[in-house]
Amino acid sequence: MENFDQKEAFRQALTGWFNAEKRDLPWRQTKDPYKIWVSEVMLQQTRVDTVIPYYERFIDAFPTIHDLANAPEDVLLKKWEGLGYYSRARNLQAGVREVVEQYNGIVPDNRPTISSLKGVGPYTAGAILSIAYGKPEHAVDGNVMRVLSRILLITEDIAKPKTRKIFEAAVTNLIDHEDPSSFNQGLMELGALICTPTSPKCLLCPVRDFCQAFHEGKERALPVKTKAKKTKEIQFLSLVIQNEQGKWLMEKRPKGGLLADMWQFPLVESLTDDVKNVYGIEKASLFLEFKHIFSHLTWNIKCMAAHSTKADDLSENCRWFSEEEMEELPLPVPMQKIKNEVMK
DNA sequence: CAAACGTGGCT
DNA sequence: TAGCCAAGTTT
Repeated sequence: MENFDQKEAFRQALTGWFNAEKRDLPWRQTKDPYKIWVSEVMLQQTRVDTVIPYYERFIDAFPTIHDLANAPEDVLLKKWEGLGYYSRARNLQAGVREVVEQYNGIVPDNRPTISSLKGVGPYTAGAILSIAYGKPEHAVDGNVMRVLSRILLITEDIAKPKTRKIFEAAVTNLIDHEDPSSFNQGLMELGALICTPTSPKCLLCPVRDFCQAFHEGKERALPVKTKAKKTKEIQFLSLVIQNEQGKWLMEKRPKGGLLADMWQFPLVESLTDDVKNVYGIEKASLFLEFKHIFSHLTWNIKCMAAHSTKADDLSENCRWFSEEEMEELPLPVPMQKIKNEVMK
């Protein structure tokens, strides 16, 4: 794919296929940069099928950039509940507020400015610029690296951060200036539907004639990617504590780190006398035991139910919630599991 | 740069 | 089952 004619034929094959075969996804019915932005953030490390219902509920709740800018954080997080990577939601709102305050509500249309927004990295910047504004900017995600590693026989380890630059340069070289949106999305759609990780459907591929890996029978050996290491396991005891008014005790997690600043049923290492004193409980009974696997660690959770004689808040990061208030509280999935068991 | 950061589906 | 994977960003 050195000469102009080859590149042009590749672009035509890719964008032609994309426009004929693309899936009908909710965020493909708009060019509103705000809505494209929301979809791109939700799609980070998250499957299309998972995102669809979240996207629709989110846009219903916050139809414009101003609606999201004005939303209370707990309302925002309730819409994000269960999607994971909750800093994405907070960063998105921070970025949106910056656009409203600094740019009159207009999402920037150039890479340096849009990249300065919270939560907008090199991929998301390129995606918004190309899809919403039609700019010929690279948008390199995992799909693009897999697809291009095969087409161009690039054997660099895609797990290494610096490797992304190689693919960005490749896209910049190849991109269709007539339709950058279809080109970038076509690369990703191809990765999602045809050029899949384990069993690529090369016989259905619209660009197999351009694919060096297919030509050499090496498509299954690419991309090169070093293995992730195993997750560590941690044991916790979760305390489900109800007071005499029937309210539940919830605790705010630390500002940084895992599930930052999210509410949880108080989490301790074990049921010591000290713990009993702090929470005003005497006896507690085991009612649930489960495992929750995060990307880099595993929680083994034992859940014990207890009653407390205390009615006032027990500390700065603890509060009692009525059953109705519990419904409004955004909870991470392991805490939802406990809540569902308790409330049923 | 390596590691942290959620969750669910697939093999 | 255990591991890998999915439209990445931040620190």
